[in-house]
Amino acid sequence: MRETALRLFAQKGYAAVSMRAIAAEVGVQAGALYSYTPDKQSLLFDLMESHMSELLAAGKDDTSLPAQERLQAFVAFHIAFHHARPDAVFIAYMELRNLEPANFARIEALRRSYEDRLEEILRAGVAEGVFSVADTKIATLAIIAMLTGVNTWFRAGGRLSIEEVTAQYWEMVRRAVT
Amino acid sequence: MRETALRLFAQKGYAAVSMRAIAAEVGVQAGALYSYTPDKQSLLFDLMESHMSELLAAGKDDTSLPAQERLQAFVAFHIAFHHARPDAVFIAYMELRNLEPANFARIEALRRSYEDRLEEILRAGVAEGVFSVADTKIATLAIIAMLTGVNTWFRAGGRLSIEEVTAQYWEMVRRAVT
DNA sequence: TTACTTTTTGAACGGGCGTTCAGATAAATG
DNA sequence: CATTTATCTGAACGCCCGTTCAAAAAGTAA
Repeated sequence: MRETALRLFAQKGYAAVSMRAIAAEVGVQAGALYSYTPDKQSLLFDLMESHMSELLAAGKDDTSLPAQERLQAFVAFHIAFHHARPDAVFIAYMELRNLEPANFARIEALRRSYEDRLEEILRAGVAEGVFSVADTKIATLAIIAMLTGVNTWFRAGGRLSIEEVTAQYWEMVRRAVT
Repeated sequence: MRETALRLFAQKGYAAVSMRAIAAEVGVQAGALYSYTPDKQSLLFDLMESHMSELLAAGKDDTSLPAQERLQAFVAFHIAFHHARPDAVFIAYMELRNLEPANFARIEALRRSYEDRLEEILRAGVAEGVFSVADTKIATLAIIAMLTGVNTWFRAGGRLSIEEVTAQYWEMVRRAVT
């Protein structure tokens, strides 16, 4: 059910997908879904929360490394992780407005803590003297927006491999902060 | 009606806003809206098409200038234009999936022609020898994603003015392509 | 097999949806 | 002023919504 809901929410949007539509794809009647989720809102929240938790759990950061290496690892991880889950990524920032305030606040907190990881790397680089960034918060948001943008256009089997794309984004990020 | 629809679509999403809700904010009954739009879908399309046309009409590019100046002007224009119309910007890339295929194709064509303008600047810079960009298409998409990202977090009255933000984004873009 | 638990069905509830349209109302025109 | 045109109302149409729940079905354990 969660897989189906993820795919349909990403394709058509939360508001445009009915519980009956999810149930039909799963092969049951709508009522059966309520054995697995208390309601539609919780289903959306659970999908987003799982995604953000996986993101935070999967991202490793070795603070003993030089900032430049940490940043390169972050860029590669961000692109690879998001590339592997386009539906979850799409939902996690397109359906924020469909979350009830309390749920929204929890997802936002997870997102902020992910942003903080990148900002910490940038600050470390500034402290080391290898990065030159006027405002680490702005640079953080700019870099994340740029990297997440890959998901909006990249399709496997296109002109470039994901590795080539990653290399070029890393080059742009490296220059932007150096 | 168009102003109200723009605001509500941006706030709650196309699918979650009913014609009755738009009518109520305007101060009429739902049926009255159909004197101004043939249907809800056309209303969405018209809003998006107006936005994209304004974007293309407003963006000036003096091809006689050096590429670096053209790029700086593009960055400043993009941030300023998008900053002035957060609702239209939001809709123009969040509600694409709610467009019928024919309407989607038309909006995408407008978007592509905007991207082409930036790519042309990058190519000119490469030809001049002032820019170093491995793939101008990727750089185009990366820069636009980064710049558009400003709208997701910038709020007037915050820590930084829009001019300061623009200056910092320009610095990052300049470094990324130089 | 029997007894028990879990899951699913299918119908129902109250409500909202986009859209249409005859008739009422308002605005513009001569 | 009367007449034409533009606009709006209010009800209706058929349909889909999220959710609930008794009854039926399927699964599990002894």
